[in-house]
Formats: sequence, structure tokens, C-alpha cells
Amino acid sequence: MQSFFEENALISVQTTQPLDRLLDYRAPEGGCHAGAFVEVPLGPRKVIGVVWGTGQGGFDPSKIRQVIRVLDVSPMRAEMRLFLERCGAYTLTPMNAMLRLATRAPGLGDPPSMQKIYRLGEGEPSRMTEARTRVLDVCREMGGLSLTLKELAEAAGVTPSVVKGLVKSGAVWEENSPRDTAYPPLDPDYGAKDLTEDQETAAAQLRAGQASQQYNTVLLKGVTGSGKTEVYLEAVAECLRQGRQALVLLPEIALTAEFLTRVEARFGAKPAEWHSGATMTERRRVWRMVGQGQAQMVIGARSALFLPFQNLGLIVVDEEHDTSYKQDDGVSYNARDMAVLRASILGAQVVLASATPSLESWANAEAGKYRRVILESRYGPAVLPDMMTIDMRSEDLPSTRWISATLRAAVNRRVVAGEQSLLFLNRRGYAPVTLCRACGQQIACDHCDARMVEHRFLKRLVCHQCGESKPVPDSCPSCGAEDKLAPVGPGVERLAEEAQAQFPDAKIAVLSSDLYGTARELKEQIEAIAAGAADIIIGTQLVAKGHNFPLLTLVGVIDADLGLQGSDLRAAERTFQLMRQVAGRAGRAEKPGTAMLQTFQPEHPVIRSILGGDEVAFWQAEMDERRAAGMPPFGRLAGIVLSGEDLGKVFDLGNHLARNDAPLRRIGAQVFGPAPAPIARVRGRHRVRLLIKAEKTAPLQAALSEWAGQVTLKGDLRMSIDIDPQSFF
DNA sequence: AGCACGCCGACT
DNA sequence: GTCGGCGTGCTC
Repeated sequence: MQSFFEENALISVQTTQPLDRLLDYRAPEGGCHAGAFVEVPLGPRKVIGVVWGTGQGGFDPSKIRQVIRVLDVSPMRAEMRLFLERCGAYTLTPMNAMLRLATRAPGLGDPPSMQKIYRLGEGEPSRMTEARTRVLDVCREMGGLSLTLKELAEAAGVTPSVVKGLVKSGAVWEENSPRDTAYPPLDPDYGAKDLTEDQETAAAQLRAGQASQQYNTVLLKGVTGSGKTEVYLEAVAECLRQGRQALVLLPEIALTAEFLTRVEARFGAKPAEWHSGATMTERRRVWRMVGQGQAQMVIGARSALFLPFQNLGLIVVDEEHDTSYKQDDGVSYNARDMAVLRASILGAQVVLASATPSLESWANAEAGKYRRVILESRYGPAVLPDMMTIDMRSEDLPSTRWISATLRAAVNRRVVAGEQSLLFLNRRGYAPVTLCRACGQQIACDHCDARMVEHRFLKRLVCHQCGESKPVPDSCPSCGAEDKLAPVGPGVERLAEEAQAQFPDAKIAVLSSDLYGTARELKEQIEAIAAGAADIIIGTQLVAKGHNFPLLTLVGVIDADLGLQGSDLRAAERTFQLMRQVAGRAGRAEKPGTAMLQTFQPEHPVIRSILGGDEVAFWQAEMDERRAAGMPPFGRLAGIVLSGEDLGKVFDLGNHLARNDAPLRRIGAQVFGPAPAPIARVRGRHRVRLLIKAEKTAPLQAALSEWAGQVTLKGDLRMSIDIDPQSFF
């Protein structure tokens, strides 16, 4: 039980206001528990906070004010407060920002929203009509259950006024009830499937881990199509049998209707859904019901990790290697790592599922920190695609074409056979560069250090950094020459144009996130394509993320070298994962698939290991390289980005920090930089980056806060610290 | 984050 | 004289 504070007792409250400390208050009338959500006065305003513990004192007692009221929501559990503290300490995020993550639900301060509901009453209507009979029949069928006005009227095929008439006579009762209702119960034994021997062995291991009720992490590795989902849903089933809640994290784009349907088929009802596209009403219902233990399972994007679960027993991180789990949306945390943290506090199981695990997880499994469960065979008759390279050095292609003769012939065979092909190019838009042939200038964004990308579909040039766009000009903005602007290089839109010319009789569909207004439209398009609405799919990396295309038998990667450029140490790992994942789209059903990688460097070690399929050797080589360089996961990194409008001032701050590195030297850490950040200017702000490298066991966070604490940021200067950055330079 | 206070330039 | 620019500081 949470400790209780009597009225007027001194308590400390954490608010979401950007004050980096707890504030002391006096407990409200009637007292309050630790963890209670409260409304407190702050200056002239009222703000929401959480009772964190006993007051700290040290503040003029006469200025301490009283908590206004305790909010009508489930209090925050001690274990959640601990999670937020640990997560904040790890990511160097102030607690107010952590609390904001945990309270991303609207209307926290409002009483539960009510709605009018209707059910059978005991009164007699003055006059019976056919419409009235139908309404009363529907009510009788519902038994004791109630419906909203709209539902009841629709079910009876009458207008709402008929129902209102019956309410007047008391034949139908009108009642107020909370709008947020419990999610339908899930039955762990509802749609249990027959698993293959391979799957059953894996599922048994996950069930055992779940049954232990102890913290443990499993790396579930299985090639695309091996039935990973079925296997981890068995862990969910076991979790539900224990009466605990389960959370399945997916990369945002993979939150598909298809996935929900599978869950519904397995457990007999839909789980709660948490993602950025949800409406305010939906978010409020999920947040409140999760907090009351009335949502047994949540499918969500990374931020679902901060929902107020009452009894969380399992976290599944699907596609655990996906880079979208680590993104900067205010707070920079890796959902995969924080899932492990939260589970370790709760005594819950974590399942990290992937066909191509991250190097970090692989290393943790090697080190014995995670158990490893491997699904060897693909489910059903489908087999892994044949993979081959197309050596672009020997393909004689003009510079404005990207589909080689070899690939063209392969696509043609599929079109004739009525099978689908996927042409993969990880570049949105029409052309990545617009060049003036008179002066050689490339059109760049006015506010960022980035080139504008032509989007012919939008008829605009778009900056992929800040989203700013402008019409394609007729004359060069730099030298004024007319009709000299030329698109250079391919994007998916341009590739589609070429494909249409090469395969005039084929139906071609482009899948790129920017071509659809809403996530729903995109999902509908994906489903239509999966059902056969296109012969050739042209897509960016969103096609790689967990969608089934059963008719697909050929994957052509237009530029397998794209991810290998640059000096980022993770490039190899990323390319390997992406290529394997894309190739895995081919041949999921009965037909075997083929993957063709167009490359100018077929003997590149990464390309060879993608083809060779010797993943263990690939990971081993990558790990050896990282170990030798002291890079993650064998060393620790932190990235610091300084930004401001005045480049000189930003660099001065960077140099000052680099010179005053005593706190870092003390733990044996090195500072690299300052150097212009990979994107040196965004929205008119210059960005300068420093990189800190330390030994694996060094107390990096403490040293970093001391180091960064030496400076106070003046004017518009900003500093952001990113622990475990995704890019290494 | 808000919202005060406060210290300098250009207006009725 | 005073209106208003936004830099600095405070909120239990």
C-alpha cells in the first residue's frame, strides 16, 4: 500500500512544469496517498502534478501552499515513479519531461466524461406503434445491457425521437454512465492455433519465462514468415492467464488492421490501441482503462511504454531492431532498452522479436543476458527467397534509367505470370537533387543545410529536414537561367515513371509515406495492393515493415549501395537488416521468391553476407570491429548537439565545453568535436555536434551532467544530450 | 511553461 | 512623459 499523508502534512509534488525539482505543498483536505494525481497552485496558475513523497523542506514554510484537490484517476504506482526516475537518470531527461511522457492523455483533470445510455424500463407507453415495438424488442434482446441513443435508434431502424418518446413514458430508461468503458475481455484459449513443432518449442520457452513471474528477456529470432507473431501471442496468452496485462510495441507504421485482426482471431476481441493517430477520446479511454486494469492488452507505438499499467506482466518489442524505436520527439529514449528497464522493475518478461536483431541485442544474448529462441524454418511451404546481385558495372544503363536489363527481364516474367514484383528504392519523391545545368547550383532549403527534393506528385520542392516546400521554379534561383533546371538521381516517383515506360501493360502502384494524406488511406492502399491491385509495387522502406504481400515473388533492390555510403559504423548493420527484411517480402505464400540487388560493389563484405545468408558470421565480424573500436555495444557513446542562430556563438560554446572536459577525463571519457552536425542547419538554426566516448562501465551520465552543468545557456543557445545515439559520427 | 518585473528606445 | 520591446527570474 502506498504511504498516506494526513491533511496539511508536508509533501513533495512533481509537476510537468519545466522546473527541474520537486515542489513542497501541504496535503489537501482529507489527505492523500503518495502517487496521487493532484491539482496544485503554482504562482497565479493551477497545474497538475503527482505526489512524489514526503516534503523536502528548506523552503520558507510560510510560502508553502496547499494541494487544491486529488484528481479522479488511478494514482501512479511506486514502481512507475521508480521507472520514470531511472529512465530520466539514464537519458539525462529532467523529471518534468518524464512526467509529461507519462501523462499524455487529455482531460486528466476533468471528471470522467459521461454519456446518456438507454435500456428497457418498466413504464407503459401511452400508445404502441410499430417503431416503438421495434425499439422495445431491441432493448429486450440486449438484456440488461444499455446502448447509446444513436446505437439504439439505428439497431431498431427508427429515428432518435422515437426513443425519446419512449423515455417520456418510462418504457425506456435513460441513464448517465461513464463514456470510457472497459475493453472487452480477451480469452487466452479462444483461437489457439496448431503450431508447427518449431513454433511450439519456441512458444513453450516463452510460456516458461512468463510462468516464472520473474524479470527475463528473450530474443526471439525468426526469419520473415516463420510465424514469430503466433509464437509471441502464446506468451501473451500465458500472461493473460496469470491475470496480468500485456503490451506489444510495434514500429508506428506497422500498426495495421491486419495485425489487430490476427489478435482478435486469437483472443476473441480487439485489444486497446495506442498510437499517434488516435483521437483524444480514444487516448483518454486507453489511458484510463489501462490504469484501472480494464485493458488487458495494448498494441502500441513506443510511447505506450509510459501508460499507467496496473499489473504489467509482458512487453513484446516487435521488429526490435527498428530504428524508429529511438527517435527524438522531445525525449530521446530507446523504447527497446526502456522496455527492459520497466520489465526489470516489475518482474515482467520482455520478448524482443526480429528477423534481423540489432547488434546490441545479439551481443546481449551472446553474453547470456538475454535468452535466445530461434525459429529456424519458415511457416508453411514458403522458403527464403533466392538472392542474387546484379553487377551494375556491367549493365549498360543511361544515366536517367535505373532498372537494369536483367531486372527488367525478371519483372517481365512475373507480369506475364500474373505475379507481383516489388521495386525497392529508399528515396521519397521524384529526384533527390535539382541541378542548374547553366551554373551548377543545386536547389537547397533556405532554412536548412539540405537539398530540396522534387516531389512531382505534389508539384513542389520539399525539404525533408524541416518540411518546408516551394513550387518548382522555372528559372534558376541562383543564376536566373531559364529551362536549365534538371532533376538528378531517382526517387520512387521517377522510378515509377520509368517502370510505366518499361512495362506499359502493368498496373503500377507507388507506396511512399508522403503520397497519402492519412495513415488510414495508406493502410487501405496497402491492403488493396496485397489483394492484387498492382502488378508492380514501387516502394520506400515502409514496404519493408511487416506487411504481407502474398502474391509477391520478386523483389528488386534498385540501389543496394545506398545505405553503405557515409562513414557511419551502423551503416553496415542497417543495410544488412533492411535488405534482408525487404528480400523477405518475396515468396511468402506457396510460390518461391527471388530477390535481386542492383549494386556497383558486389564484393562488398556487407553485400556478400546479405547474399550468403551466413548471418552469424556477419554479426561476428561486425562485433569484432566494434569491439576493436570500443564502439557500442562494447563502449558507450553520447552525442551532444548545440544549436543557435549565430554559428559563431554555437561553435564558441562547443569549444568551451571541449576545453573544459575535466569531469569527463576523470572517468576516462574522450571528447570529439565540435564539428558541424550531420545536418548543419535546420530551420535557420546552426547545429554543432560533440561526441563523447567512454568505456562500457564508466559512469557516463553523472560525468555528463557535471560537465554540461558548467555552462549556462544564454540567449537562444540550446543543448541536447543523446545517450546511445543511433549514428556514430 | 507562463507571468511578472525591469530597463532602454521612439512615439502621442 | 509613457508605451512597449523582450532579457532575466520566479513559481512550493
